Amino acid sequence: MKGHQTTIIDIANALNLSKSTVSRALTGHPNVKTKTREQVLALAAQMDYQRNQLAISLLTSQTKTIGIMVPEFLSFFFPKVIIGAQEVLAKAGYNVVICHSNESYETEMANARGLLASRVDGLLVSHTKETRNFDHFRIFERKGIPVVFFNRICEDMAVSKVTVDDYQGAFRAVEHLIETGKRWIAHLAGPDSLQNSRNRLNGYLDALKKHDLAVDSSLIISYDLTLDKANIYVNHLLNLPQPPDALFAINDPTAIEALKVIKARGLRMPDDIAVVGFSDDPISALVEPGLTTVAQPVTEIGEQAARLLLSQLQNDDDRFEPETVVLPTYLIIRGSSRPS
Amino acid sequence: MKGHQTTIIDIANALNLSKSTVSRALTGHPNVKTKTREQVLALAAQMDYQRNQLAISLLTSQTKTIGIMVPEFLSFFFPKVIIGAQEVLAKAGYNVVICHSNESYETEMANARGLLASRVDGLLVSHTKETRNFDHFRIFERKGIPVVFFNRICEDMAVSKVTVDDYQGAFRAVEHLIETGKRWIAHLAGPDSLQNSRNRLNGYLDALKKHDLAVDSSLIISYDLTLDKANIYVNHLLNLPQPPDALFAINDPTAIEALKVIKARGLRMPDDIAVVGFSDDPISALVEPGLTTVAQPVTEIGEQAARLLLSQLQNDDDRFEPETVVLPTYLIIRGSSRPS
DNA sequence: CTGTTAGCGCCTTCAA
DNA sequence: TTGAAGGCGCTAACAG
Repeated sequence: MKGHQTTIIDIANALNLSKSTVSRALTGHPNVKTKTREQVLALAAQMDYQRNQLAISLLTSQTKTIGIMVPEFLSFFFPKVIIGAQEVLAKAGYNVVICHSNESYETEMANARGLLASRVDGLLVSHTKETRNFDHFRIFERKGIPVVFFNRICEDMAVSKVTVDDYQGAFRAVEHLIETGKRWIAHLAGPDSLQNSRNRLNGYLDALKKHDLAVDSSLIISYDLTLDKANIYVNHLLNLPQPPDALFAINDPTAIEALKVIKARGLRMPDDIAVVGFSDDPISALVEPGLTTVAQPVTEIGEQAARLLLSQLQNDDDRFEPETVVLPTYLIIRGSSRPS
Repeated sequence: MKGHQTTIIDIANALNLSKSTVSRALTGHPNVKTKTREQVLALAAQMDYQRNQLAISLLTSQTKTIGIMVPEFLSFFFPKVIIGAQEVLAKAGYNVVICHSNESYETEMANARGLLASRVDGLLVSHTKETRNFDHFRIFERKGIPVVFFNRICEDMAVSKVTVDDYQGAFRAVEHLIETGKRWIAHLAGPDSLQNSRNRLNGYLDALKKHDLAVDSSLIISYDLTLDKANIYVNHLLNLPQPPDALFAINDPTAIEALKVIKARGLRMPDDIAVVGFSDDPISALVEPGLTTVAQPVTEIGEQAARLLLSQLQNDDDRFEPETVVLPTYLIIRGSSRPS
């Protein structure tokens, strides 16, 4: 029962027309007799005709679909970015295809290969934490397929990028902790491979420096973002001879893992230890105490990235200038750090 | 700078071969001189050659990609299902394309049209809450493209389906509330268009009946799953002359919204009112009190759906028998209902 | 207004 | 071992 897909030829034969006429009728070309068009349209509907996008794409070498590559989508962040991007792209007549690498460099490369093979018109990318070699994205560049990075960006590629001001967000978060009287602030950092985790680390360091606080390397732990590790490191920090009086975490899941450990130990927040996260995950407002966090305009990241891609898609011949958009962050203070 | 994509003809010309030979060398056909093959392979790599999947698909009329359609992916559920499906599909050599309808029937139809046009080999679907007409999926069926429904299924289509035992899960949840002494149990139900919300409602009703408790229609509210509505309805229930002593919510986000309202009113859980959700969203373990919930094997839903699709994809000629898999659920008791 | 022709990039007979 | 030719489904000239 392998269904034969009806083609314009089937319709043409049935109506004793040439396939060109059928094609014209279907695409709304003006030069077709009204009656002919009606006949074609009627039969097409009746036969479940669907234009084969594959053939059209082969012909026009544009697929009208954009690929979005994300490293994970279990936390709210990437789904929300995608929703923003999808909205803008849909308005411009593009379909969206999402590929999920699960933080695996291998899968990311496979996905890139797949998207290249299926000839997407453009690419929105946030790479995995394992990705250090970007050749699989450079191929797109070389073929003239626009690529826009967001959130996790590749500094070495001359393409458009959308990020938030990670440095400033981190700086503000740590300064806030200092203002509430904290002096021995730990930082659970992300992997060094991610530019945003480096920026957040720098924000942390500079905030300390600005307020003449010593930087103690034993208080800075860089880790791979897997939550069981977070648990171990938080425990490690709390077991230190002089445990930190505050913790700035690379992201909200990490911070929430810290909350769990802290509560399990019967410590009080923020008196014994204050905690700040990054992203304003919806969970942050739900946990107890509420989590202080650096919010970022998530949907807007997707929208901006989509717009940059679109503008690049439009201006074909003109010389293209890569653009970098940096969106602002702002601190949301909740119970985990608000002085009582 | 519109990049010309290198084709086998480019390689053929450069090497003074015919495109057939190049094709054979590239696909690993045995009848090619080793030296020729090496030359072709070397040049292909050097020229960034990528086979055009479009052309191949046009030829073989199979794209080796599966479309997955989900109504939303902000909560953990659908992403996790997708991860499960993707794993199984990837092992079988299929790429995955995700389409997100944002609970919009229009978008769902547009996505279906897109996937049909790009000739996916199969479809995994969970429809929107607005979907009452399934013609856009029937077209796939008629064309011999296998469709498998999961989570939100269409009863009227004779295709494979994967669900969990919603009825039993709901029944067990409500019975648990009764066992802890609750007698006046409200149900915040989902829209009637969703089969699983109907099943959960039935489980609720039958549990009451089994224990000879009256069913009071004022305690049953069916709503559209938008959280601000949940807030309104929970307040409404608590303002009743005789407010409920327990609430069974259609899903965890709803239940958590209820927790917020209940806590804001200074009511105690579970003494004043107990709450049970559905799905075991990771947030459920983090809120205070912890949320009692009906857990379901989320990843397995995706895996099973993928397997059903694959088996259908494999047996081409044979008569196909649609299969329905119902996965078990189990109750996780936490503070929101555990008697103190 | 409609038909004919020529490809888009690739694989697959069929010949040589 | 290689080349030539045909065709997947469609659109876009170019003729009538």
